[in-house]
Amino acid sequence: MNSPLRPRATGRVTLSDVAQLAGVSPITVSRALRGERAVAPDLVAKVRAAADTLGYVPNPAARALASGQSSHVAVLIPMLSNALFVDLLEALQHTLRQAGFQTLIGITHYDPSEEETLLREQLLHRPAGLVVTGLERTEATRLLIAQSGVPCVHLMTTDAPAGSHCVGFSQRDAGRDMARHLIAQGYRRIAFAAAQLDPRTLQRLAGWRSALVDAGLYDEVLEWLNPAPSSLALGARMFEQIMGQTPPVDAIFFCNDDLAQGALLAAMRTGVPVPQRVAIAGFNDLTGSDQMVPPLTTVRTPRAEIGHAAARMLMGLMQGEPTDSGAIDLGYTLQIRHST
Amino acid sequence: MNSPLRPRATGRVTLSDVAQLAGVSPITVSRALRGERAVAPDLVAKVRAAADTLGYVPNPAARALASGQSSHVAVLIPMLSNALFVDLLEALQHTLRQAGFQTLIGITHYDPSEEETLLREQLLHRPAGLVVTGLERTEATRLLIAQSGVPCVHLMTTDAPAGSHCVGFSQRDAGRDMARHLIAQGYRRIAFAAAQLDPRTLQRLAGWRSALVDAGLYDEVLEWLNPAPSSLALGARMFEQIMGQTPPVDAIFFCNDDLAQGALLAAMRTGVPVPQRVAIAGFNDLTGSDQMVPPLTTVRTPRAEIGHAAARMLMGLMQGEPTDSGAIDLGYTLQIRHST
DNA sequence: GTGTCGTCGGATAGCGCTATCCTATGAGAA
DNA sequence: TTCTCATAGGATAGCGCTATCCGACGACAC
Repeated sequence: MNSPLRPRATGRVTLSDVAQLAGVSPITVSRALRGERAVAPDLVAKVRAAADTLGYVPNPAARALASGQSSHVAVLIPMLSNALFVDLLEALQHTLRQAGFQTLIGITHYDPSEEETLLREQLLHRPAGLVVTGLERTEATRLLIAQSGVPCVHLMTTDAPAGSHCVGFSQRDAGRDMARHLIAQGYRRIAFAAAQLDPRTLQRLAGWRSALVDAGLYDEVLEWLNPAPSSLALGARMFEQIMGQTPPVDAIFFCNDDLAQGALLAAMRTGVPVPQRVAIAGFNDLTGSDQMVPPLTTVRTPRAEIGHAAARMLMGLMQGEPTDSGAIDLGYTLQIRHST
Repeated sequence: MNSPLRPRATGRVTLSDVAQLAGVSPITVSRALRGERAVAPDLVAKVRAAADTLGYVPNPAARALASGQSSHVAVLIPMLSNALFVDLLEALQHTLRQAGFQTLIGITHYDPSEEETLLREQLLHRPAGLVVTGLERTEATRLLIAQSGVPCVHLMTTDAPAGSHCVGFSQRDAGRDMARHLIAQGYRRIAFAAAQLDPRTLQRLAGWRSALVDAGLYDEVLEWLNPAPSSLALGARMFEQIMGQTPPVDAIFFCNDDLAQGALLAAMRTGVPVPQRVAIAGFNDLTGSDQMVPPLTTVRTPRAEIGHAAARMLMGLMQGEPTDSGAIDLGYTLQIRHST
């Protein structure tokens, strides 16, 4: 009934089965199906037909073992509950999938040691490529990446050390520009409120600080830093704390739209008029920020574009392209709405 | 300097290298490292030491090829921009990772044909397990799952057909109970507003409908169904439409917190008092719903628990446990706040 | 005609691991 | 003592594919 030559134990259709049906050698089937090297058109057709008839699907494990290349790309991001990373991920996955790559997602929870653990696990699978968030990580993680030889792209940053590759924008400049906007609007006591305190947040803080220093408006009591994870509730709590400060603050720049949205809701609850009594600005332009009352002024960041660009860059590296462009800066735009 | 016996082309440390250093055969190393069969304790120690010295890591492709088992679990969910699925996914991944499984995520965008494509791709990789959302899919997809022989768990539903396994709660009952709550509160013209119109939404609709029919309050003009994806902006738009209806609606049950939150913001913008003029209820109890003004009444769904339970169930199936429990019902709770 | 290529199919030998069978050893029973 | 039989290590043979080398054959130039 079955292949008389070599009945496989597993019962799955293999390359040899296809080869037998097509009347060619296994290696020809392999080449025909992969489009590798030249194979005569009529043979290709015969092989295709045989493969279709048998419902042949290649075994990726065997392929990976024989070729030394897996079709996985490992992606390490801090959080999925932050819409920012969801957008990034969807774009990455979309582009990589079209090229036949599988995306393996690891969630670090903003924890460098967690990232190291995840990376070790992922590296076992010899991914074809690696995408990580930001540049700050443990020395061991850095070494692992370097020694693995796996092409790697860093997301959400632009200051790549020599030999590394990244796609993002300048968090610092974005923080500075928003602060400048608030200063230009006439605000004089502009607080900076941040949660999570990941490296990107701190870069925004540095940008804000430089703008305030330049304008002679800097006061360290204006910095409100909370290491807890970002959330609407935390934004509300921070808003109430900040509003208690004297002399009063007249604008608050939140490092994230989550916080800013929570603050707007808290303002509404407590009857604080925004932007009359206090202006509120956020960061990232997450969904819903335009729906707030009043609509939230924020920094629109090109998440999807960063994801696509990173995927393309990684695919270039995986194909061994010359490593010319170390960093791609996709910029950002101030999204001025009614909350400032 | 290096292994004189068999210098590998790839230059990676293999089982044989460890075996040589430890002075045992490769198969003993394999057994010692996996804890498979009995190996003398001193040999295990020697092997461990040799592996550590060389920095040996097993090659999963070789392992998968030799054993016929991969360590991947494919998870197909509709969307990551819905926090519901993020919570589900994090829980799944957390539990599966501890058991050494890798999670491969596919996003279907609520599209059955997209799901079919993704499933085909995933099955190429011979996943050890499969997690899918809901029960409704193309006939081809159903067949693929059945024929693949890969253990499969269905999320977010409880009415499993014979032989299949699911973890969730009754969407219909939840919809009915929220409607009953609104009726008990004295509301008489209770609209149901839904977007996306995926199967689970429609089950909630059916629940709502049955409660209204039972109470003699059903009127088909109270059904507002919009196939567009759920979002705050859409919720706001639907709210405005519904408020234009005569005779006026006195409560709106949104199928999702996104929509309900958008409606609350729209109510605030247009000065409609909630719940005095109109009550608003949502579904899922997403983050932020408790922060709204007024706080949103909604249905709290046990996402994390569903994820954990599904992972455990799947691991049981993968180990060939007897398929006793077809469905796990984790229930839901009405979260009554001030918007009703 | 003869030599030189370029083209295309196949044979062979792994990739790195595990399943399976086999053998040496020693404990315990008859 | 002799015969089981459980225990623990090893030899062997793949898993299903691809890299690599080889050879047959035809085209083309001289």
